[in-house]
Amino acid sequence: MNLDYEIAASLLSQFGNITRLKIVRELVRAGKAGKPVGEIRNVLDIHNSTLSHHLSHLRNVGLIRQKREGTILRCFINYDQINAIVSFLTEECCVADPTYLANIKG
Amino acid sequence: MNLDYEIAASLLSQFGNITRLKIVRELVRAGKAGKPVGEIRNVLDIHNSTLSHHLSHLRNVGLIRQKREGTILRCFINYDQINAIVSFLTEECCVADPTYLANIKG
DNA sequence: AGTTAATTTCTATATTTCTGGAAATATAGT
DNA sequence: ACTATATTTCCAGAAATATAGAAATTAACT
Repeated sequence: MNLDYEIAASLLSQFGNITRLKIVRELVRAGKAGKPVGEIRNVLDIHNSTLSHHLSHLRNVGLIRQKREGTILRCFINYDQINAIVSFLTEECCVADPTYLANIKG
Repeated sequence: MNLDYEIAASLLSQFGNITRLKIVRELVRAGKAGKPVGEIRNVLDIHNSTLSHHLSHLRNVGLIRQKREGTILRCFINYDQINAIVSFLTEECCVADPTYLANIKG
C-alpha cells in the first residue's frame, strides 16, 4: 500500500496545521467511539465554519470519516491513513538508498 | 524527546509540499555523503531561488544541515528530526488514549 | 407548520505560501 | 582586479490557505 508522492504530500500537509493536528489528536484519543463535531469545537474553541472547513479537508484526504446520528455528526479517525503516512515516512521517503547501504556495509 | 504540537506542526508542514518532500528524499538517499544544492536543483529541475527558499525552510526547522565546500554548499539530512517526527506520530499524536485502551482490554 | 440545535455552505477578507526574475554575495581560479 | 560558478536575497505577482459572519440545510421535537 505505497503512497504516491503527490498523495503523501497532500496527506502530510493536513498534519502541518496546528488546528488540524489537534483535531486528529482528539479523534485518535476518542478511538472507536469517535467524537461529534460540536464536541471537537468545544475542545478546540474555534468557530463552526472554521472547524467545518478543516473537517472537510481531512475528509477529502480520507483521514477521517463521519456518520450522522440525528442532528449530530460523529467523526472518526481513519487509522489506515495514519498508518499509510507513517509507512510512507519510514519505508518510502525517509529510507536510505539500498545501494548506499550496501556501500557502507562492504 | 517529545515535540511540542506547534513545533510538530511546523515540521510536518515541511513535508506537506511536494518539492520539499522530494528534497528530503534526495538527501535521505544521499546519506552521509550529502548532496550539493546544484545537484538537487538538477534532479528536481526547479529554479535556484525557489530551491533556496525551500532549503531555508528546511534549515530553519532543523531538517537539514549545510556545509560549505568552496563554491558549493553541501546539504545533509538531519536524521534526528526525521526520527522525531515519526516518533511524534507513532507515540504522541496518533496513539489512542491509554484509558480507552484499558477499557477495550476489559 | 413552527422551533430549536447542529452543521454546512456561501462569501469576503486577511494571511501565508509558492514561484521566479534580477541583483547581490561568496568563493575560487587567472 | 577580472571572470566564472554557486547560491542567496530581494522583490513582486499569483495561488493557496485560514478565518469568520451570515444564510442555508438537516434533523428532531412540539
